[in-house]
Amino acid sequence: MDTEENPVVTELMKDPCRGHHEKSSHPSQIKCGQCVLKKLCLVGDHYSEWPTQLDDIIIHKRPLQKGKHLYWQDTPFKSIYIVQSGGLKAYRLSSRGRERVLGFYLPGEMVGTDGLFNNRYSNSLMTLETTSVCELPFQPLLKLFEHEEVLLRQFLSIMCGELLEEQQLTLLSHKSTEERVAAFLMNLSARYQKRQLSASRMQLLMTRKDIANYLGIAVETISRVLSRFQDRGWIEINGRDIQLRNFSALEELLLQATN
Amino acid sequence: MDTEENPVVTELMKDPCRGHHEKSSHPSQIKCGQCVLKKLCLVGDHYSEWPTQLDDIIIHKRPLQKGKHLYWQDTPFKSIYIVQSGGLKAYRLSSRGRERVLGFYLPGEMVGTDGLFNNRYSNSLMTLETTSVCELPFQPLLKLFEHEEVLLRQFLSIMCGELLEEQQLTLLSHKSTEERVAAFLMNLSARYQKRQLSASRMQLLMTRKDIANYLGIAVETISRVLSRFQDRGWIEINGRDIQLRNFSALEELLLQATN
DNA sequence: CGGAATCTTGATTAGGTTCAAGATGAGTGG
DNA sequence: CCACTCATCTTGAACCTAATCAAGATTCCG
Repeated sequence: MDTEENPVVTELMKDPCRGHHEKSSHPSQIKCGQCVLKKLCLVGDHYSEWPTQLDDIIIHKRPLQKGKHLYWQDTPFKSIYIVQSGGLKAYRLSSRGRERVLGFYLPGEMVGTDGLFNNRYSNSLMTLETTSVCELPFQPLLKLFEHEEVLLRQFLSIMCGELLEEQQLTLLSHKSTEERVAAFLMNLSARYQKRQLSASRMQLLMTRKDIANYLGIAVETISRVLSRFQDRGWIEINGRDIQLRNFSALEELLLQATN
Repeated sequence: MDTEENPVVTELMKDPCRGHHEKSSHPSQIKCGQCVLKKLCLVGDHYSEWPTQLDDIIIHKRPLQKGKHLYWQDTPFKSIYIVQSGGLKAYRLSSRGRERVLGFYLPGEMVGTDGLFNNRYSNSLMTLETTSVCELPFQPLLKLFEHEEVLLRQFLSIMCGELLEEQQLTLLSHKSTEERVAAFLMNLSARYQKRQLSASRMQLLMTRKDIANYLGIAVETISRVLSRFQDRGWIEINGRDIQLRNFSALEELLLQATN
């Protein structure tokens, strides 16, 4: 697989994101009550049950440009974040400097729980385009949990969902490359749909290399499989613009071996 | 891969484990304060901080024989469990009846969190030998969390640990079969050691088939890789009795590609 | 506009699955 | 307790999928 070394340490030093962590809110902030994403995120269907408590602890930071980091692996855990717009990739750099992509995050999704294990983030989170997040400092959130059992329950449910998602992913190692790519596309599509976006037309934020790294297959294979899918009329690709044309064929492919 | 169909439905009907769920405690119950596993499990290092509350909600059920189920996938979520002795495997049956092994659990480890997503267990848990568990009904536990922030924190940390563990596993799909098997052995060894057991000599509870299914490789390959490791003097195998002879060689193998 | 990164396609090669068959071990009933 | 049977485990040979190596096409960005 890829062998390029990633000069983390030096980049870490000059990350322009650092120093921007001022407490003052970003002007374009929205209250949870007005946010179109509220039903998807930690807020869930129960907003009325904790009217303003969440708004009180949320920090709206200024949007991060593409390629900036929300946090770095091994730095102290402080906050949970919810993606408001844009998108991120989670990855880890090994001791030898190899990058392993661990996941992609869309608006409404929660990141930062990887810091709960030993109070240090275990992954790095990088934006794939200009991205806004809601920051939830964890200590105040924990206090909120004491009196808001439903909120805690929602939080646990999301964490459990991540775990199950990850288990699904683990099953990718049982699958052929076609199945993996199909699984990736269907997963993204379902998540787009949840966000009221088109389930069939997607603008991928990540490079083929990121996808390849994530799925554990070679970049060339990604290209080949996508081309094959297109030849069969299952999808239509134009760079990172992908249209799903035949859901049942993709679905069928998944059921064959996953299930 | 394996294609045998698993007759779940019928087995589910006659599972002798069912009907044993009486509330009355099992005679051989131990208080958390005396339990040798307390530092490993949810109790953690802070036992003195919630003296008897946990003991009050824990249900000690009678030991389950080998091959019995702690719970079945898709049944209502009720409790978290902590393994006290023995061992379990988590698996899921697909709609087509194919079994996918998702993990193995040793004494001190927590199972049941897969039920937190939608209040139904998403996996099935089967004992690999005679096994005792501590049952923690979730509602009372949630109540405990309200006043015991440290306990909640510990719970979240364990869940996060599972997630990270799972991410490591996902990375297996990037690895060669030798690396996967080495990772499996080293992981087990580390977990044995945590339990004050020998890190070098292990009595595997699971079959080669379970391991193969878990790692996503063929049974034959497992055999071949283990034999190769033995030929190199790295391990010694006698059926399910495995002795690790050369930790650094195995470690080196992991670092090569994982990192 | 030019250079670099990204993406696609082709040819070769290596690693792992599959198929096949024998060996070992565990569980069952006489 | 032994014989029998079935499941588990090991080893070999052929095949096939996906990685690697290589080169051209396209896109992105300064």
